[in-house]
Amino acid sequence: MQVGGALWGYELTWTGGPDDARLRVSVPGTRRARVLEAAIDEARWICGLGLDLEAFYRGAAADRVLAELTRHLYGLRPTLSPRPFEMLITSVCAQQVNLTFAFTVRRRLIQRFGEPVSMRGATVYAFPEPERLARARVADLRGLQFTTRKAEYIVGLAQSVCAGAIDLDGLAARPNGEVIEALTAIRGFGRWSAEWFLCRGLGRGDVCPAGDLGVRRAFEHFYNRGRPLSELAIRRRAARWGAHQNLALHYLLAGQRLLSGQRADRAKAGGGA
DNA sequence: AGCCAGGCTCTCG
DNA sequence: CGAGAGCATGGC
Repeated sequence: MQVGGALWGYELTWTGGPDDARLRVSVPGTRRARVLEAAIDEARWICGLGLDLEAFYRGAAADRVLAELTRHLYGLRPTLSPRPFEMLITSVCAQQVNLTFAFTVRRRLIQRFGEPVSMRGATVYAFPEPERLARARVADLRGLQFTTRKAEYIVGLAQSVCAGAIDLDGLAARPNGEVIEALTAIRGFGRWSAEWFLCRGLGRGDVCPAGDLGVRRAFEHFYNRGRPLSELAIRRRAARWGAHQNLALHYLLAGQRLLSGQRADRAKAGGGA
């Protein structure tokens, strides 16, 4: 986290259950109010505390699938990205590759180009600023196992931001359609990236990245007995949830993970024949 | 070994 | 426009 040009590491700790949950934020090494308040603000944002779960649950009761999932996942909130640049670079990492690999190359990028910050004797890294990645070479990023294309997207975005050609911070004040239009005009960023940006970068509720592979699988599983669904069909169904599409699809995705976890457990228990 | 992975760009009809 | 090829790599 950056406050007045200085970097601070912070820790988050959850205590209590879904109904009396408390989030504790600590910033080792300072008691300055300005820093602590910034950490609290960022923590609230990252953990999605501003999202209206109660309103979502009221609407979800009318949907057979969501009614079931919200019982199992009561209290779950999507994680939001602290900064627009970080969100966009992260989505480049996840384009077209499995998520395990996506997080691996993202971690390499952060450790290679991010600023180290020591905290309680350990070293954590701030996500790289545009200024740093604008100076990065495509060859260096290739060494981290980015494809040439993705390396170009990353450096290109960073350079555009530094040149003032794109105002990422200004996107928060603009309607969905304009945000999608602005982002898809940037090389390397299509509708998928723009819609996830709205969901996880800006916390917009009335968006559904229907082209996403995981979203599509979740809709097909829960609403079509595992048979294919067109992107349009998914958009139409999601549109009925109005301002709660973002929350709804996060519950669907989390529901899928619960099920695949159960399948893995069963396989482990039944294996050995 | 070969198919798949939380896409995007470019080209061509 | 809509469809299709190419990208380039790790995971399983």
